Amino acid sequence: MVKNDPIAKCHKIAIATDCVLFGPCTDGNRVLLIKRKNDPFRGKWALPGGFLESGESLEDCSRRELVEETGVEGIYLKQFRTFSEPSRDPRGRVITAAYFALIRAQEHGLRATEDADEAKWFFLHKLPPLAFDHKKILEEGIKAMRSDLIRSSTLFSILPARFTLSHAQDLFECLLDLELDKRNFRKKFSGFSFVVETEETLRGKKQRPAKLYEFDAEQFKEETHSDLRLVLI
Amino acid sequence: MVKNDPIAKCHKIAIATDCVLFGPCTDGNRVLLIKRKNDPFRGKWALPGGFLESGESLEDCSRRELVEETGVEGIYLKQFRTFSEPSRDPRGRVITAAYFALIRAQEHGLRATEDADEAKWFFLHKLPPLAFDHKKILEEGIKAMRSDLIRSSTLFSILPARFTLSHAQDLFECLLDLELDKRNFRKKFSGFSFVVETEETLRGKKQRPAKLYEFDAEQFKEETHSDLRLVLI
DNA sequence: CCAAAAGTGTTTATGATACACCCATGT
DNA sequence: ACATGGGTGTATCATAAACACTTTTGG
Repeated sequence: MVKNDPIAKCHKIAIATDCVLFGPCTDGNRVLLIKRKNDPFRGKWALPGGFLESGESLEDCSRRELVEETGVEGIYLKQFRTFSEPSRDPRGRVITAAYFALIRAQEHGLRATEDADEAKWFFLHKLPPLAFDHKKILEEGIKAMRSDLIRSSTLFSILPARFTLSHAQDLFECLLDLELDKRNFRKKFSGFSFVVETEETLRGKKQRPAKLYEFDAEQFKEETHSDLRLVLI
Repeated sequence: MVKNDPIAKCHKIAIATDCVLFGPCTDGNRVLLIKRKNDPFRGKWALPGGFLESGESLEDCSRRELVEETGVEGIYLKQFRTFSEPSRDPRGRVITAAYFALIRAQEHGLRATEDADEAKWFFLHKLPPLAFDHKKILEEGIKAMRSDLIRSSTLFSILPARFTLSHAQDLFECLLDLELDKRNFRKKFSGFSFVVETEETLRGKKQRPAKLYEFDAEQFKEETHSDLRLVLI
């Protein structure tokens, strides 16, 4: 146990997580960035993230950092890649596990905290220059999120428990940055066995009330054991 | 730079890589496992892998370990997830970045080395019990490999530079563990703009010679910028 | 001439796309 | 009555799936 102990001889490497946090909204999709308070890259925009603490998993870390830096919690969070270029951080060796996360549009309330001077939402096509290799991480995060979205039940995790077909379509279009035909979307989406109509309706201001639907997770599992096929488009 | 230096205060964490190495062959797909020489789990089968050395990236590490433990090099290698449960290694905190790799069937020659008593190919449906959390890693590796295979040009990276349609189909079927109709496969596959017929043929022992095809990587890039759709099935 | 793998086309079914109007409500 | 978003069906086109025999070579 003493000889050949990898922990004892481990190098000085810091482990971090970074998170690409998406805030889809009716006027477009946004990502959350924070302005760095400390060197290196002081004053530059960066992805929220931070260092792993002893005894916590990467996912715990990612979730914790997000809360600390933005006040956001309880959302869909998924690891997509670990970045390890030896030169990616000027302070020394830092390996970062990258996550993407999705939050509901209404929860955009943010707080600035100890770790971040400022946290701000940026439209995906109006991004500022980023610190470290965060541009690359962000780009890969977008791809990972979209790829996940169309093949899994991610969409339902950020829809409310009961949603209208328009909710679903708006969110889907926003995250993928595309437009879909209303009739075709509704036909296909409501046709899924795991999208179930309820008796309830949602009454808008001055418009026809919309039927509310629910997601049936059990049904989804049964239908998608193959996992080789696209689910939503 | 001194205050708040994450490298200085980094915890004792070892970073490793593990690799799910696939060796597809006409009689079925296999994965490479090594028998552990040291504790913990001495004598148990495990994925090839090892600890990150100073100054190397995770990919370098994964590639190096594979050569050291199996003698195999120069193959398709892709990171798919990092495992970080605090209790996953009884020696202490070890975070591992998992890769999958694919090699050409003819290169199955292996060597046993310093690090591994024995390296052996196992059919995917006849796996022994594995050390650590390697069962989970392997399962996720299979999924990641298959998901990658049908959406990217991975297949071409393990086909020879010139291949017959039957080569391609056999390999594809083996990796995905399914059977496809010959005519439909050939129609679709040879119809891709990035699969180009050559003048050359391959002469078998006592059979009709087969046309050889090549992969056109440039063409592939042009055709698949959307990257939302399945490519091969 | 036999064995072995290469090669080939058509029909059917299914899913994708394109497209425009009426409906129910609140003000 | 009107403004707002909710809701619906059909025709066309493209792709997927099913299916069996002939061809070319080496031995």
